[in-house]
Amino acid sequence: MLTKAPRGTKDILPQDVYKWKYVEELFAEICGRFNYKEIRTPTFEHTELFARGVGETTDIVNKEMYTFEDKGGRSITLKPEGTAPVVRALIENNIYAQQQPSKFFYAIPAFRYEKPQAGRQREFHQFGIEAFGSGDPAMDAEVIALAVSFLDELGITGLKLHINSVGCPECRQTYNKALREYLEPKLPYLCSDCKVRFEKNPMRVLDCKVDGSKLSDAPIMLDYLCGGCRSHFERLQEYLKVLDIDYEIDPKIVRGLDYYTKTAFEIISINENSQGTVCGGGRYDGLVKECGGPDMPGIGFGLGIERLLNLMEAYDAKIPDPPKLDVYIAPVGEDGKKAALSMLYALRDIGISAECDYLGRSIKAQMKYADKLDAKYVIVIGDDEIRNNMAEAKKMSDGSTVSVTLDKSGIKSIEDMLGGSPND
RNA sequence: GUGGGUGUAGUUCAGUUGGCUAGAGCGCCAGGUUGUGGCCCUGGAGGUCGUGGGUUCGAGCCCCACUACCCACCCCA
Repeated sequence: MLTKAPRGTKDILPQDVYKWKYVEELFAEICGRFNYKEIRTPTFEHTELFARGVGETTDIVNKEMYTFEDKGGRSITLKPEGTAPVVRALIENNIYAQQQPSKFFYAIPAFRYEKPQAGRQREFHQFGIEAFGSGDPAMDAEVIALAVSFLDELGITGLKLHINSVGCPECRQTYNKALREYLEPKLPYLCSDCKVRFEKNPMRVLDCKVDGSKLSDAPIMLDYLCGGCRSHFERLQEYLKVLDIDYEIDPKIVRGLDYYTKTAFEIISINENSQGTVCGGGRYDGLVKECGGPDMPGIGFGLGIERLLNLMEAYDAKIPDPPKLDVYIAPVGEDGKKAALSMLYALRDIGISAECDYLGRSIKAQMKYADKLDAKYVIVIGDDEIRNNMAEAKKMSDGSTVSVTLDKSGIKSIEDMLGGSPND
């Protein structure tokens, strides 16, 4: 226990962190282009926010939340998703009263108590964006376009965009009625889970892997959309075509969170059959009001970073190499060590990455070490070098050497050598 | 929550129908030029065989329980 990270959590080690930074920076850059501003919300919130915002009937609220009581007797929950906290911040900071729309992006850890498996952890990370204040389907298109651009620029292929409309509370009521009428006579033949779903949220029955195939002639939400929702969905598709974004209408997308209205979408990997969803989102026009704010529309998505990195691995997407060590200095003897330290810090001071030996290793061992560090240059400093005020800088890629002095002009010439060939 | 699979050095794995001091590759450390990497050679360190019980003269191997990890379902990122 002592030496084991908790179930469903993972260390992100230095050999992987550069990949995370790469996707984080690209995401922030693209969000900037789309004029989304970064927002940072707390890692935990009052439990009530999620119970209310995410919805009492969802799996997340029912069985997946990391909830505990703090020392003040408050019920606290580690955030299981990113939207509700941003909605809370929007309301608490009166952002809704400023000019609209308000557009945010974030990168957060999220926590759900689930059984871990491929592409699923208890602590995972997601990018997200939220756009408030506009009910325009062009905003839906923008949110989708941002996700598509991001994945595209990362070089991930083999993804598919699925869209659907889950309607608004009014047309959903009509639909649920029709669906229940359709399902009622079939109820005895459905699995036990579906019998529960029939009561709570009949749309979920269509999602059932066991019985779904038997229900291919079931009424679908799209046929029951009210005029407003129908035209919203049609205009979204027109905008997606304008933006040249391929999509597929998938009436099965329901989204597990209760707050979704109208547009629901997922970006899924076509190869992976399990945990294929890398990005999921949709419109949530009733959420801000539900959380105690004004009646304000919103739309956003969540994009799983672990799943994203897995996909990049699978599709062999290119990630720039992390920077190499510029210079390794190998001291010999105590005097050499002092001279080495002096040069080491002189280099570091002017922005050159440099390392030396702290284990008293032999030259040979230090060379091996420098090789493993992937250093660009190695400089050995011992009594001879000190006597001559001159050392050899060995270029590790080809073994060639250049003489440098142990003073300021030597530092300068090292800087010039590195400047001339940034990534040799 | 349900189901399946797997736990042997740092790591990837061998380990025969139960039988002497549990092995290999890679990695790590040292040496092969008293000061120069990659290749090669030699040597070395490193294992409560997941944990606890049971069967047996004897268990890494068989049985039970627990636990961890992996995978699938549900659901989702």
